[in-house]
Amino acid sequence: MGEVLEGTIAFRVVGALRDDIVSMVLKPGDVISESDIAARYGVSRQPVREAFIRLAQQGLLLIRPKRATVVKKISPDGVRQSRFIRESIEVEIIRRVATDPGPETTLILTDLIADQEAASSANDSRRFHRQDELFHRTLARLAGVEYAWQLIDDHKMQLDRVRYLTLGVSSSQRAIAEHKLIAEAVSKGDVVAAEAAMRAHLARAEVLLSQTIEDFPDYFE
Amino acid sequence: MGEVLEGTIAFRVVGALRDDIVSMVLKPGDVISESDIAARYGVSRQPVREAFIRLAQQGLLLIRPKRATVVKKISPDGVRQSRFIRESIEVEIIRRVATDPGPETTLILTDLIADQEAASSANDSRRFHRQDELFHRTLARLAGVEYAWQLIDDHKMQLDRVRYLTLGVSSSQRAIAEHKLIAEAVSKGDVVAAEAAMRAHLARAEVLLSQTIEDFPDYFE
DNA sequence: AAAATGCATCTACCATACAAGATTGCGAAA
DNA sequence: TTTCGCAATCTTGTATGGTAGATGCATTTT
Repeated sequence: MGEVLEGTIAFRVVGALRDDIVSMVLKPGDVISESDIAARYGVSRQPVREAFIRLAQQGLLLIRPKRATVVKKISPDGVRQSRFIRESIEVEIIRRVATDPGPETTLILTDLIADQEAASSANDSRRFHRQDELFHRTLARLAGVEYAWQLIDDHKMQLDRVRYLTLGVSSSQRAIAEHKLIAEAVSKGDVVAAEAAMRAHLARAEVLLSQTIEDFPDYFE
Repeated sequence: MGEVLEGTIAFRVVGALRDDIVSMVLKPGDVISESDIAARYGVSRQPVREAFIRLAQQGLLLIRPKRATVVKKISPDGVRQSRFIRESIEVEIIRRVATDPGPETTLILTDLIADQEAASSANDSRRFHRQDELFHRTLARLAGVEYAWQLIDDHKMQLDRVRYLTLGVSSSQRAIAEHKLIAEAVSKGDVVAAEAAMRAHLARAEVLLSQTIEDFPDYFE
């Protein structure tokens, strides 16, 4: 239920900082200050401060009054619960879509998967990632709960930081195959199969966390 | 995943404004300004401004740059999607708890229901409401996803505003009976029955919205 | 030598002044 | 009477100075 505020300096700073944090340019545990960031972007402290507030509420920064502001370390338990939230909502979404698939549902999903295969063939991982996200967001739209995806998206930032650390590990071929399974079950209106396929799809990334914690212990709390 | 900031003026203003909005002292559509609130609380604009930012991110305020800030009207579609999110997560919670109920689960839930009956007998609706919320939050804790409840709680503010408009309508006896059904199914490890009972429990409030919109059309968008 | 203390120097918090866009209403002109 | 335009006056956005609290280190004291 976020608001906009486009065009303001504070808004631009929020975007820039969020990108830097998710892409690990700013690493978990890094200490930043209003003055630092203000000087870096050539603006005053005020919009930076407001950006800090927004990012703190999104769980990316930890403001310690009168002390400092730090990039929040990744909480393994937080990641686990974010996954729980995502699975809960996406399973419910796929149930509703499979229960009552609209006439164009099959076509829409087929097109999306074709786009993913194209991105995969071109080895364009960034585009593939966008397409992957679009697949899930489209399912939310088909279920009439696009805002629910926006909620997932907010929490996905935590998961994205982990994924960034494990870049290149994921197999796009496997993800596409799983998307096909989901789409087929939805097209047939097979609710049980669709739910199972979605759970399997989301569960695949689970194994990576423990290994990542071992590889980057300083980034976790 | 929210941060704290206890003790600061901005923090106090956030709490005061949130209470006023949820309890309909500040009504949907009311126009407020940083200066107004600052004068009302005897502080400067700065902490009020930061409170506005936080509340806007929680969906209670709408900041219209250079224009004004208004108490957000209740979005029927937003209410519907908030319910979807809540049902998704609570159903998944009850599944997990019923799948693997801990040894003390039955006792804990029984005690909570007894407290609710006591509150109901005493006609203490405020206490009953707190106990009702505690019942659901406890289920989240038993499932190991207490943070997920915190997420629901944030979105429940939207639903609470609607409930405030329909005060006195809810039947506490019926809610208690439904809680008993849920607890019994969980105790028996009957996942299917537990899920059905939870869905029925959450669906009961659905009918109220359309009537409320007719009674208070100005509060909805 | 070890512990306690005071000070320099960080930090975020708050207050205030100014800037710029948006609205409103009044008055003039058609 | 209606419409157009301008100016006073709202609003939020931004910049900056000052304040209190926390930290780290040097100095002093035991």
